[in-house]
Parts: sequence; structure tokens; C-alpha cells
Amino acid sequence: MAAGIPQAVPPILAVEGEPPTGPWAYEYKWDGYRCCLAVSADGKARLTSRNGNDFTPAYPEVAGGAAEALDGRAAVLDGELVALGAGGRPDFGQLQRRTRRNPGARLLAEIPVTFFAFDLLRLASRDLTGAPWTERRAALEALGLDGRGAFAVPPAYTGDDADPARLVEVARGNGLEGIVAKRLDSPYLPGKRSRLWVKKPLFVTREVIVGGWQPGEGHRAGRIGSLLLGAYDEEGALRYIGHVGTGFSDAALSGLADRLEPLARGGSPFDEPVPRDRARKARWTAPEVVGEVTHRTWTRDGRLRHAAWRGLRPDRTPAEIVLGSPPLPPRER
DNA sequence: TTCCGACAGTGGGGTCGCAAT
DNA sequence: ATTGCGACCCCACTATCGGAA
Repeated sequence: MAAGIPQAVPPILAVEGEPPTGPWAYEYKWDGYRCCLAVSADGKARLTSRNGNDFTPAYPEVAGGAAEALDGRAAVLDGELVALGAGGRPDFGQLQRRTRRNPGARLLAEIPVTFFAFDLLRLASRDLTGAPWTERRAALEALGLDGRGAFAVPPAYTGDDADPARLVEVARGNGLEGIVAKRLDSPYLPGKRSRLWVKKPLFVTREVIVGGWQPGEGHRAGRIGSLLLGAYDEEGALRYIGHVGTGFSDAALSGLADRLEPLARGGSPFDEPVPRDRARKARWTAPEVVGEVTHRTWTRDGRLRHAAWRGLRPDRTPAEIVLGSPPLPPRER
């Protein structure tokens, strides 16, 4: 451990649920890497991931700019490392393109990252984790970090500004992940999942066509591991839109196996190539089963990101499942 | 008694580095 | 040179268990 740098604090984790009303603050939920930034008084800094890995070398503009931004004050900050893409929206795919070990200068220039500081856990020698959120927030804002170098202090809404329903709508309209509610009097509980923070992520519900499946492993060996999903484009071609491997109960898994078994066929039903490592393990089926999934966004390659199975849609026929039809807005869940 | 939080284990998309082919 | 694999990141889930409420 380098001398002088305060120890990283494991992040407090939010539970998922409806944002409470009352003595709560609301912030937007940012799509990036949750990180702890610890800075010593002599300007040394370390960026630590949620699982305790050292991200300092991968994002030198954050650690390197910390000393200047803090003007020689030792501090420990909780925040989200975010890559801002088109329109200033967080772009997780861009963030992933930044290497961990050997960040190249070219990539650094092309993909700037910003550290969104949203909590202050230590300032100089003072431990703030036991202080209420309002006090920590005031101390964070007093640091004047917002807009300095790679740093931002995203807004927090309290009092009259604090209308979670409206903030959810704003988040939806701006392509953000959702909102997080934090109780005004809450201390910071390092490493704990706590009801003091409540996150409300946004999801899209989408109907999909099942074009095959992949066997499971471990305690799901001999059963379905994941489903290969598709949808028709406007030209009537069945496009491959990714996999879903979670959200099934044991009963749903068995039901799906029964439903898909008579539809087995030798080759892919998709009208475009499925990635080779996926196709290798695939068991193809006729594209006759329609189901429903939730997901957050699309990847650059047109795959569902963070998809979860919701259930069969026997009321729908595959021909109805067309991409490019009016997209459903993200739905609250 | 019920409920909640923590944990383990399954699955996804993605990137990078390294070893095997 | 290509491929496969693991280690990381983000994440959504199910199933289970023990302790708190």
C-alpha cells in the first residue's frame, strides 16, 4: 500500500424498489463502473473498483487529476466512472473499450471518461461515513469538484425538487438507467446492501421469437441454459438479437423444454449468421415460439443487453414480432 | 411465523491478455 | 494467425439458509 493514500471504502449497495417519498434525496442512476477514489494530501490517488481491483492505471486522467481538483485535500469519494457518448449520455460500451492494463494514448483521446462523484466518505482526517447523507452531500458540494478536469458532481434533488415520478420521466427521456433514492439522514454503510438507498432501474419489455437454445451447465445440466432470440426486420428476415439465460423458474424451464422439443430442426432458422461460439453449442428450433423479455438497452451489435425472461406469449404469433415497429418506451417495473 | 439480506450459482454482453492450437 | 479460455467489468435472476422483525 502506497504511503498516505487513504484506504478504499467498499460501496454501499442499493436495494431495488419503488422510490420512497418523504425525507429522501433522489439522483439519477449512472451506467458505468462504481469506483472509490482515494486521494492523499500530497496528491497521490487510487481508483478502486467495487470488488477491490485497482483501476488507477487504466484511467490515469482520473487519478492524475484528483490532486489538482482537490487542491491538496485528502479525501475518499464514492462515485461512478462513466464514458459519455453521443448527446452526453453515459455509454457503457464505450467505457468497456478502455483497457485496464495498457491504456493507449489514442484510445484515451477518443474515449474520455468522467468520474461522477456522488458521496464523500472521508475529508482530511475526518471519517464521514457515520454522518448523515445531507452533511456528506454538503461537504461534497463544498469541494467544488464539479466540472474540474475529469470530475463531475451530478445533481441530487431534495425538498421541492424531489419528485421521483418526474425524475423517472426525465431519466427515461434522456436514456438514463433510472434513479436512486437516498434517505436524508442515512449514514454510509460500507459494503452493505441497505434500504437506505433504493434504486429504480428502467426496463424495456419486448416480445421475441425463440430460434433455438443452448444446454445449461452445473445444476442446469440436461436442461435449457439459454434461449437464442430473434425478431423479423421490415424485409421479413429473421434477425438474431441475442440470448437470454436468466429469469426462468425451474417450472418455466421445464415447460419451455416441452414446448421446444417437438420444434427441433437441423439448422439455424435465422437469416443472418449467429456468432460462431454461440452457434457451435446451439440446438436449433423452428421459429414458432413467442416469449417476452425485459432488457435495458441494445448493444452496438444489435443485441439485447441485460435481458431477462418473463414468460411465453401464446397470444402472439411470430409474424407479429417485427423490429422497427414503434419501440416501446422503457417501462417501470 | 414471516420476511429480508447474504450467499452461491446459473445465465447474458463485452474487452483484454495469454496459452494452446 | 487463430482459437479458446479465464479474468475482469456491468448485470438479472433463482434457490437456499439463517437471523431479524
